[in-house]
Amino acid sequence: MEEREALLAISPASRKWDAKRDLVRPRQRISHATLVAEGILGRFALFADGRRQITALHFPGDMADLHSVPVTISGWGLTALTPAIVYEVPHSDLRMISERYDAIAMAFWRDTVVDSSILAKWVSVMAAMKASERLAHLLCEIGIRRQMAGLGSGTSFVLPFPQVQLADILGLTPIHLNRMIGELRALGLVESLDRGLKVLDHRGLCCLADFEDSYLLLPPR
Amino acid sequence: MEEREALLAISPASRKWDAKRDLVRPRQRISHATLVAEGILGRFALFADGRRQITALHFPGDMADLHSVPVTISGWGLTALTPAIVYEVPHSDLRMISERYDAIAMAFWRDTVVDSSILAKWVSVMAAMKASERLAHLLCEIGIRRQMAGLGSGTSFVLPFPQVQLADILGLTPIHLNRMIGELRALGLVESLDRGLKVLDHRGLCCLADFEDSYLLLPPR
DNA sequence: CGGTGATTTGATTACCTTCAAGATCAGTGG
DNA sequence: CCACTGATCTTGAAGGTAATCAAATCACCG
Repeated sequence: MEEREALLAISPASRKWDAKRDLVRPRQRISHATLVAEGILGRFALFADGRRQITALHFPGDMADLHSVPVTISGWGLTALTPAIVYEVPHSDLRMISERYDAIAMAFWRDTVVDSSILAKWVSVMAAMKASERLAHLLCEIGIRRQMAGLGSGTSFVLPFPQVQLADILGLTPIHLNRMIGELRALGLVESLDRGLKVLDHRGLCCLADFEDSYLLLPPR
Repeated sequence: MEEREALLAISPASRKWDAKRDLVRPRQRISHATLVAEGILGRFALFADGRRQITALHFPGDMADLHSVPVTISGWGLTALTPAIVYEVPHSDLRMISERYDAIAMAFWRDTVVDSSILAKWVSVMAAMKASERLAHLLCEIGIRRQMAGLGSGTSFVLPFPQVQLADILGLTPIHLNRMIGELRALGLVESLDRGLKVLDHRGLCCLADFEDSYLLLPPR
């Protein structure tokens, strides 16, 4: 395929980041999109009081910043939840390719739609579910997305970052999150590790969170 | 401009809806996008228990369903918060135009990015702010968006639908929302009407909600 | 072994939901 | 004209969820 070759021809620069580093700060102007190669990134917003709320996660294979192609000033930041390796793909290349190949333009647009669909789901999860269910829902989603990205089975996996980060994702205090993790642990659904969380029973979590994966817009199999 | 003419040439069918009607039900397959001409639409998700959470609002001039062009099965529903008139624009036309004119394809993509940015904001608002601030934040956003759409000054306006709907947007019980409206009323920021809410002091609401409009990605003036 | 960051526990308080009931208003039919 | 209905708005009280304040324990690292 011609399109595939054009994409591969970009051969962007790669870059390594330590955990807890910010790759992009809010309000920064950027000239490249970020393709995740290894690790987990979080998109975040900052509040006036300094609290940070993570609004989206990006796993290997995800384009974290495709938004920035049509809108070059990013309103959010990008942080490394784990040590990460990313490719920095220049906007100029992406714009050129998307103008040349309609199918790629549509694919990029589609990617933004998936992102938007996940955000819409999270608005409803945040608005309507209680802490333990939110946590379970997040773990379900991560399991499926890891599986789709070819990162293991998804039904049992380790989330290798501390509870404080999880709390920033779920909009909870670390203290309360800790208690909720305790509840799930008591049910045998998860296991806590030193600086991480291990999912033991994906099925059980899905049941608890009333999880339903259609919003991820997975390709039909 | 050639692009403008091509867009106008579509001349889609218009349709009227009563308040509280659902234009699109979740999981329905659709073949047209929805351009709002009059009224206010809400995008919503349904929960297993029947509760409905509104995740986005659409005002006159907005394309409510542009997502459905690259992804034809909609995971959400679309409801009329007020009586509304919409144009139904066939996907086929939109796809054709976006393939023919790169600038339009980019504009559509950009529109999806704006939508996504607003959703990301709402994730953080739902996660981190308390009820009265959420309400104030919503009113601030609506004010600015109305103004941008040329629907009056935005600093003082009427939201013409009952509190139950507002509660569905904010993820609150109508009872609690009512009390929060009472608080804002006591501060002289809003005034309640029969089946509506009147914003009196946009500035004051912005201050209360710590509102900052950059996430709306407004065109620079 | 002390220091630092992470996890866990306890007690108190603020926020929001739930359940219950009363008040107001528009429209309908007798 | 008036009683009736249904939707909306409002108020009260009780209970659950999560935040806050405070402190103890644990794991790793230099």
